[in-house]
Amino acid sequence: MRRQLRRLGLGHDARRSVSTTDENFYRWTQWIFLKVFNSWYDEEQKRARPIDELEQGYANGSIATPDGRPWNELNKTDRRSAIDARRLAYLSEAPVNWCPGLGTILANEEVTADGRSDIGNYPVFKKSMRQWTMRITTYADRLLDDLERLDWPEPIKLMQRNWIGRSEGARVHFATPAGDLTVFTTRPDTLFGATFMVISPEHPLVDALTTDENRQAIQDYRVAAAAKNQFDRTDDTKEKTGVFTGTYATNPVNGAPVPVWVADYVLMGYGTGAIMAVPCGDQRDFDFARRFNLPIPAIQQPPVEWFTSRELEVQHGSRVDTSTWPEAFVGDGVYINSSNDDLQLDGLTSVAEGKSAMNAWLEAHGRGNTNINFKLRDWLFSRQRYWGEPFPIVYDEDDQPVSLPDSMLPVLLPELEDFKPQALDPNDDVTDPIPPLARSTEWREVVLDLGDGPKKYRREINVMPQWAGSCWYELRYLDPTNTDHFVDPAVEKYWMGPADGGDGTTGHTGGVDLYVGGVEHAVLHLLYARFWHKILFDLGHVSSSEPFYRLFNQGYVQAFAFRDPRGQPVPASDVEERDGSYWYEGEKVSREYGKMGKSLKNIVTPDEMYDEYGADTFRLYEMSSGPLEASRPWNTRDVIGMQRFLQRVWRNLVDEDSGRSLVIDAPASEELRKLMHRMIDGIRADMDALRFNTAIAKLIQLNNALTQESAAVGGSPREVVVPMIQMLSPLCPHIAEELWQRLGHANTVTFVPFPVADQSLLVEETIEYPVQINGKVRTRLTVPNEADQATIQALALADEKVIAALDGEVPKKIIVIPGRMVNLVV
RNA sequence: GCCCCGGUAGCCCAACGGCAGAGGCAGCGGUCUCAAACUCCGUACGGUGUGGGUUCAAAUCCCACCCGGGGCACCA
Repeated sequence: MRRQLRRLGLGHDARRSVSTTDENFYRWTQWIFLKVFNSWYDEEQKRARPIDELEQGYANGSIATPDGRPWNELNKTDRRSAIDARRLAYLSEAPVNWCPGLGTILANEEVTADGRSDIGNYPVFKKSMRQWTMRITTYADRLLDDLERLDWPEPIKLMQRNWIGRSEGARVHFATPAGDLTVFTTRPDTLFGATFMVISPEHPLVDALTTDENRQAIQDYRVAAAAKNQFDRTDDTKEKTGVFTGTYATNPVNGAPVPVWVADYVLMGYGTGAIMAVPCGDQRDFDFARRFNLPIPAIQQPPVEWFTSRELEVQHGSRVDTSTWPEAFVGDGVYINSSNDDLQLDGLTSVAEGKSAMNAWLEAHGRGNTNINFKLRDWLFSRQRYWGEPFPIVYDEDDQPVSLPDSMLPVLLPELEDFKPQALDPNDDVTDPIPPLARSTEWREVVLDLGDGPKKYRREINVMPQWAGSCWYELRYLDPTNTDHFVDPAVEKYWMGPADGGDGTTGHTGGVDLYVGGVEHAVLHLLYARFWHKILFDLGHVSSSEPFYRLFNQGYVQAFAFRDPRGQPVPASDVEERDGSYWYEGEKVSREYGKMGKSLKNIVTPDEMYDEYGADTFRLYEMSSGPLEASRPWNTRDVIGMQRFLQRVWRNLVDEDSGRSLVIDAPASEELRKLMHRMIDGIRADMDALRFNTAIAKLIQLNNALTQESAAVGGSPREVVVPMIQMLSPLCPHIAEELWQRLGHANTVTFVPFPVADQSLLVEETIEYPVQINGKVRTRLTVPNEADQATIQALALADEKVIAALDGEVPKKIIVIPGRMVNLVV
């Protein structure tokens, strides 16, 4: 890889090369983890603060303890859990994809549609396990809001917004025999239509809400739901399933009993894991109600068109009959059946008014409050693998996590003979995973002095996920060999500090000036890295509040691929085209199109291109074929065009036979000089905007003009050649440098400033105006640059072609756009 | 199902609401040559996915639809 980067002349700085698996790197990953672990999020100040300040706040009473008791009344264990409950890295029980047959937890992407492992086809179970988790949800608002301040492609921002998934609504409390059951809803105004409730099979109140006669059915349903994977559970093409708990809750607005059901279409991970079902206004609830014969009262009057477009008789007031409806009514309509003694929604037409009236009522009666909910979940941060950063955490005699001091970093991985995960009986969903690090007892069991004398501890045997190192590596590039800091603060400020110096005048976030990467990182790496960076910013370790100020997503290189009649890909390089068909070893093959890669056998390696055409041609071809952000096809036979271009450049400067210079000191023609300045002006703008394709087109245009003039006057004017080579240098550095030396320069072209256009030469003395009649071009006028509108108009009307075309008619309207064109409307 | 991006010449792609063409590939004609390749010069081809709308003027703005690519997906 390094060899390939180097031979293509890519500006890769080996002195700033880092490896996230190097202990000198991951020592700082562990250090940052400790900063996260030893901090908490202050909701009032909206920032992370050191954990000591939480303890001080508890102690002096400025921060309420979780159960409200004074700090000095809490014992050691209570104090500890009061603090641990607020840490930004914390241990939690979370359901994961557990595959005993492989001995590891799998990502959702590694589980097949029928709930088995992608590799080995072993059963996968949903299992709740104690896992390290990062409290990224506390940053949801800031991660969302600060997107506005970043120079990122809008689609990527949108993907992050959708992923964070902010929605405004309300929490509503329904009384049940087992205590309040709280739901999250975005439509509190529809509460009068709530006729049943659905809770997730994992909801903590399931047992308490289940009556004895329904216990077996509920239990069976929960087991079945647990065996399903996420794919099955969220497959909305399947018919809804569910079981009644036997218990009724009370609708707070009208006192109606509402049955509580358990169904797996409600997810524990979103909202409160419980919903109020309003079947008349929500298609899922409507389907569920129809399936289980639950009532569907109407609470909004659908408009006339809603009925007519469904070929129903229009229903009004008491005649509204949902039993005739083919589907739920989702939209704005006048509220009906939505009033109680002190809340009247009936007659309102605005959902916004309905919501605010309902929210006020709920607050006043203590049955709910407005609430903002996010789709974003806290980040599961442990993995049961060998390769990964060990946590700088040990467990004490109470099995509680204790952070190691900086002086004990790095915590190195132990040497193991076998570092594969421990496989178990494929159907053993009871035994916990045994991470590879558990195998080294001497590594795992340690005696340490953490300030209160030598004691026995047990190391954390999970490791961090692969994202950990990439959450901050961009900072290490700034200062890769620093042994005292992960990055020197002054160095960070120099490279990544906000443009306004941090005084907030421009709102600039600071961060990497330009980050080029694929769109596949839109929500994982780019969200995790922003999260860590913001913690480091809050704690004062960096001056930038975002890691990547400007982001650019380059497109993929795609290529044709070919399959034989059996559907197997065949090597694209050996396919021949004959008579419009494609042939491989005498067999006709079919052509398709996809991302260049091994599986489609359509790879063209940089080395092949380097050997055949050279690095500069290869670079130009890649950049010229289309916009950087666009995925586009690779077509080897098009590469020749860029090679010819470079050969033409060469021949304009060097005589091929004798090798002598063809550059002359005589001035260029006025025309060529003007063209050159126009090209300089355009190329500068193109380069700034990363439009390399149009920059290259302009360079070709300039060189083509130079070719003509060179042939005419017997040499290439130096005043054109020099800027042209300067502009070629960033695109094709090797040939540019060679020609630069041949022009007699002792220095390197790389450090010569980019040419600047002479603005006075960008203005033409005469302008050619197209003259349109009713939008169609009929003739062209050449008009002096300084001609005013009236002059141009007079010239246009006096033109003989115009007179002929008008044929005596008088134009109704004459539009003259100075510098552009003339349009006559008749 | 919802959302995003794109659709211009045989192909890859340009075009501040203002003459559809910057550039490259392929093609054709010429130039060179004994011939060819290379070179150089010249050149045809489309009216911008479809249908409406706004405008003096639409590839460009708006609406609907079609096709291709991508994201999210029972999110309450």
